Amino acid sequence: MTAPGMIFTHVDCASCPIRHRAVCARCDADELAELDSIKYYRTFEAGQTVVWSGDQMDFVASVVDGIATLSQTMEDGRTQMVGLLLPSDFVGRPGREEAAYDVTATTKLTMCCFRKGPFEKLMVTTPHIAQRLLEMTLDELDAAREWMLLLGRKTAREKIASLLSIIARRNANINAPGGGLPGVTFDLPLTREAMADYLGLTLETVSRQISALKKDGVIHLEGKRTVTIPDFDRLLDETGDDADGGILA
Amino acid sequence: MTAPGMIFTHVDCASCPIRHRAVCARCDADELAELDSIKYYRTFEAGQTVVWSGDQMDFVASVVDGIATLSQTMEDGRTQMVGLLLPSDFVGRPGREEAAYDVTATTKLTMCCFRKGPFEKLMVTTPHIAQRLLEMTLDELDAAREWMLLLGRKTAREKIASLLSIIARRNANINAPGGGLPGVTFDLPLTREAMADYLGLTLETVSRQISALKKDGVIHLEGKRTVTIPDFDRLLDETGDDADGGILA
DNA sequence: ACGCGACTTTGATTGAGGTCAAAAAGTAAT
DNA sequence: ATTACTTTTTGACCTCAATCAAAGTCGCGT
Repeated sequence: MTAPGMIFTHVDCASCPIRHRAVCARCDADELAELDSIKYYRTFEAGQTVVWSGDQMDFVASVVDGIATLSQTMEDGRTQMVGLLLPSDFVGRPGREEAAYDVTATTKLTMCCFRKGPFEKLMVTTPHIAQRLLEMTLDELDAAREWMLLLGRKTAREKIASLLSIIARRNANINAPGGGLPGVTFDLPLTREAMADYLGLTLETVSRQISALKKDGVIHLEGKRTVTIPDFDRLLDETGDDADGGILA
Repeated sequence: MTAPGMIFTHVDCASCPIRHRAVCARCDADELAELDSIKYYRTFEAGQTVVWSGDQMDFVASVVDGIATLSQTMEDGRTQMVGLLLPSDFVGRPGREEAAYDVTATTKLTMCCFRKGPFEKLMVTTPHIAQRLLEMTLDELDAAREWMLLLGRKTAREKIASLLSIIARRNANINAPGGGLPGVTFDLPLTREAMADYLGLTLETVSRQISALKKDGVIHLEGKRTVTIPDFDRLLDETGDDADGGILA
């Protein structure tokens, strides 16, 4: 996952967008050293909570390895996932003291953290960090709005198909033609319940719709978590999106 | 709506966040002149479309007066509103050629536009514009995520109550106690259909839920568009949010 | 291998909100 | 005022997904 065109060869934080995209792209050794000095790694086990909504959060971070979720919970326990953090995604809001969402590791998770105070100072003195962060935030906003369309207007089947196609796009290994099943295979990094929380459904409905897609031959399952998509276009037809697959592509 | 602490007295674009929040806060006359030179105003009638998703969009802009909506449409016509632009809100994405959403004026609308090329150049040379834009984008992201919770998990009644409380907070005139009905009165700037598109409902359901809230005394209606909220806390109880009213407050 | 807990599937039933249809109220032009 | 059009309300019915319930699978530690 090394960024093309990267010049520093001693970079050890392979998925960190601050270094790769914002810093390394400009190749300023001083900045790199500054970032290094405020950087530290944290790891979490699957199921562990990184921060609770409302907690003090004295760092910003980017995901190096593993998957985390952002979610909001209502008083009565209804919860909605509002973001999925994959490697290279950024979390935390410069200028805000308290976490706005629950952040939970769904797999073993490694994050590259930056202490917030120093990071904010660095943002002021290093303009292209803010510019890179703006780009990333705009991408997230687009993704959130795409998700609003899904939550507000798609059927359960379309929601599942959309989620599968997004995970596939971000995670998939395309099988060499002729070796095993043709198509795209990947592991679902989420439980049925987490998928339900993401899609605004119940876990039973998720399970039913996955079964239905399997019965209809749109997907194949090995075990509960390993999915093969024999014909990606067929899956895309089920998403309700237009041909190009939407903003998240 | 003049920002407190603003120093320039000759500012004529009263609701423009780029000038008020990003530029005026730093008080740099040169920047102000530069922004002025790439700035122009456009007005639209209620119902007019500002841009269609996919169109070339050679400007960024902020809303000076009136209300606009951002929406996404599926092939088969299902549409979901993904943002509501009130005065001082920013629209347009630096670094992107094509509009990602349909932008529609729902009332008479005045926008303060900046040509995109020059604006982007200005962003590079004027760091705090990017920083201010980052702040605004992060706010929008929070709002979008709050809306994801609404779309995914709230009941129709809670959705209506949430929308009313948001519009009330942004638009309301608090009546002097003793004069007329106590409470908060405002005009709905949206048709039932637009509300439905925002809330992921049908217009019939919107109408029914508004009628129900009226019957239950949570709101009063004069005509179809003028709403009075006799007891704001009562309305908040109906939103499903916790007491402080959530992120959008 | 066994048992336990977590996760998943499937079935039966219910209900909130969608759909279709028609009437009522509001708005604007002649 | 009358007409024509748009917006809103209300009614009857239906459907999709939620809910309640039970059984089946998987993974893991002893």
